[in-house]
Amino acid sequence: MPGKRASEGVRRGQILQAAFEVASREGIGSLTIRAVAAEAELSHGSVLFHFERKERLVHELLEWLITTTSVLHVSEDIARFPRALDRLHALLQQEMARLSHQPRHTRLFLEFWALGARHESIRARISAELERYRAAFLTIMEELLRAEPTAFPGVTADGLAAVAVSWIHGCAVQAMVDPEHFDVDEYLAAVRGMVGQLA
Amino acid sequence: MPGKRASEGVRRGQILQAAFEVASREGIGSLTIRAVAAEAELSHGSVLFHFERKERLVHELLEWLITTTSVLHVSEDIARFPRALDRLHALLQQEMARLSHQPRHTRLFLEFWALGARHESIRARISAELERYRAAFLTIMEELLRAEPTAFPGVTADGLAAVAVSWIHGCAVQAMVDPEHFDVDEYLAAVRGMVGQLA
DNA sequence: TCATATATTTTACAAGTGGTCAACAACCGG
DNA sequence: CCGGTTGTTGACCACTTGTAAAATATATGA
Repeated sequence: MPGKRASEGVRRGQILQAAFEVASREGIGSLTIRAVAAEAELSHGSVLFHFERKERLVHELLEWLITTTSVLHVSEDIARFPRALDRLHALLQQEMARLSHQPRHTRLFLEFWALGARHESIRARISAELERYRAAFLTIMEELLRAEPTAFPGVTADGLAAVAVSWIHGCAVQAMVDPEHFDVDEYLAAVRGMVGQLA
Repeated sequence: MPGKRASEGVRRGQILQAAFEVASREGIGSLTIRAVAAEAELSHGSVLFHFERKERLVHELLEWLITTTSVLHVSEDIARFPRALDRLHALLQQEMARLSHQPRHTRLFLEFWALGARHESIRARISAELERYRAAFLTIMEELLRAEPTAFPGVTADGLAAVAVSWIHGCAVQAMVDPEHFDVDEYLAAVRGMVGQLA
């Protein structure tokens, strides 16, 4: 016997939320139409009614994940810093904190990225997002080089941006591998001493 | 009609190699008994004869991956450097180069790590391996702090080791996301300038 | 040579998959 | 009140999966 109806938009939201719940709890590999339906307390037929094919559901889940995960937003507090170096510092700190506070989102994003190795469309979407991320850092790095031209001999803004992104990636992995010992401030202090000394 | 026989050890090696081929090409999620059997040109019954359950095959593949991927070996060339700082530098360079030259192994290792989120035994094995990795860096970092006590104010060897490991993780991800623009030397130069300046 | 152990293939099966479809219930404009 | 649109369900299908068992081939040694 059919249950109560719900409007198109609402139902889709519920289903996507359920899909996120299942995928982050049991992995993308265990993301099945029926598991999502059970999580949303619907029949699997209903899920397929709103997302015609499973592929569609997976893609919309990725889209949901990208928009839900608030990435690299330069807040007013950060923009107020007069020195570009301080803005970069604050931004790195913010992103590290975000990743370590949204471990499920980050982990799922990494799983999507692994999936992208075999699915062209997913790879393209993730590449675009990472590029967007890199571009945001690039702007700051260009300001940085303009403000202090002598501080970074022989280093391009592109190179700096790439390092910043990979730096965030490393922190993301580390924060999930060993969340108890992940401390943002100690992290920055350690790397400051370490790499600043490399000959 | 049954094919030619092979001795226990040889067959197991062939099957593990085939399993790696399948898993790195199509992902752990697509690693099925039958796919491995097809890759090894055997019947799926034969695969199950040598590895009783699929779980067993997956675990042995992880073990194979860990031993095959030559991780963090301090070669004689590196050990010859008199300064600990130079040894660290050479080691970082070596590990970055290794990761970017064994992308399939690294990618598969990351997939196993994601799988570890839901499988206790896999998580334990990977944690142990990462701990071993960290411990190897820790030794070098302790030497470093002993050799140059004033260079790293308020930073512990543990903190430095954690950063080194996460640094390698970041490079691993970056090398796979954007392999064309991944240059080890430029990378070190950029981070040297960037983080050395952070206030 | 021939019985026995070992390796391999084949077949069988239950559970679960994505997807289709017909029946049915709720809503809404008339 | 009616009729059509929109959700919802459950039965069903073809297929894949892991696993077990039977059937068959190969090696080995007495």
